[in-house]
Amino acid sequence: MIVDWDRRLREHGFRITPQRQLVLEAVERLRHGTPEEILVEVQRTASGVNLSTVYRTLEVLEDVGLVTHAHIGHGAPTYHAVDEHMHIHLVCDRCSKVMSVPAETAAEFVGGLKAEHGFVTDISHVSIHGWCVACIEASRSDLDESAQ
Amino acid sequence: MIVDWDRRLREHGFRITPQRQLVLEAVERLRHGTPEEILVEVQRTASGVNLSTVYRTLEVLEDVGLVTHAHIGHGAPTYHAVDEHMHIHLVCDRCSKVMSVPAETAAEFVGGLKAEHGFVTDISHVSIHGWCVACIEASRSDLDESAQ
DNA sequence: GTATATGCAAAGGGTTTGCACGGTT
DNA sequence: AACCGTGCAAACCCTTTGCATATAC
Repeated sequence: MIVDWDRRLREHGFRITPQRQLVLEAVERLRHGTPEEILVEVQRTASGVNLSTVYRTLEVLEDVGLVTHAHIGHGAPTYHAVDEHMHIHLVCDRCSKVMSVPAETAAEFVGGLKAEHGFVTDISHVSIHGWCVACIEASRSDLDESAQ
Repeated sequence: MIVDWDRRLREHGFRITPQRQLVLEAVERLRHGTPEEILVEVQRTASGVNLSTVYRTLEVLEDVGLVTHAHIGHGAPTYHAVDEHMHIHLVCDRCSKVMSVPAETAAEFVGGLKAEHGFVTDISHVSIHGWCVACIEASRSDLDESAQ
């Protein structure tokens, strides 16, 4: 469990509730989870918890900096606990597989955005779309029209 | 209008219809548009066109490489015509403003992903989240806890 | 003429909201 | 005791789908 998770909530004027603890624990256990998946995980120990509570709780936890989310694919967002290593999601638009690479991979890019545009990137929120190695090779037999 | 737009459709086995032409024109006119916004634009000249046709048409146009979309914010995706300069969206998570920067800004980053992970990035599909200059400065008076 | 595209309406995910009740402070 | 948080159900937005009709080829 993240140290001081309860203090962080209290400091921002939020209360400590079983649901908030359960949701945070669930997010940590699943390393990536949609609200729905988090609900299922929470319900393994507390079947009464409601989906809308999960949504509201995730919002609160994000507010106080205990979790973040990223938009992978077109569907529901994925939540993480913040103490995990910062990472970027590479989403394959062909096979939908997701791989994680360390946030530092983007250090120079992020530095450039800051220097040239004053834009401070929230790198863990980013999902990069494209094609993974496997799909690139699989499509070699087909047409030959992908570069960059 | 994109040159050979009709040929590109035909080559992929699609038919040329007024709706497809209208949607493509609308996407070009609005430089960024959600399906809903595109519908409104199309309906300025053809009020009978239906939302589901816009969705289906955008999918076809994307298939043949005439448009792309990116996920800005949490809501509907934004579509572009492909002949515009490739660009990346910087989305401010505080004021929701979106700025575009040339795709080349990410050239090194994208090159690294290719070299290290074999991942071929679709850069125009990417949205980078963070805080814009204005919001960074506006929050200077508040707490001081953002870096990277 | 035949297969594809369209319009319409209904269904489907994912998310938010109003309200009364229950729990934390 | 006061207020915040929760469960429940309904509403909401965005998108997809089934089907009959219309249209491009």
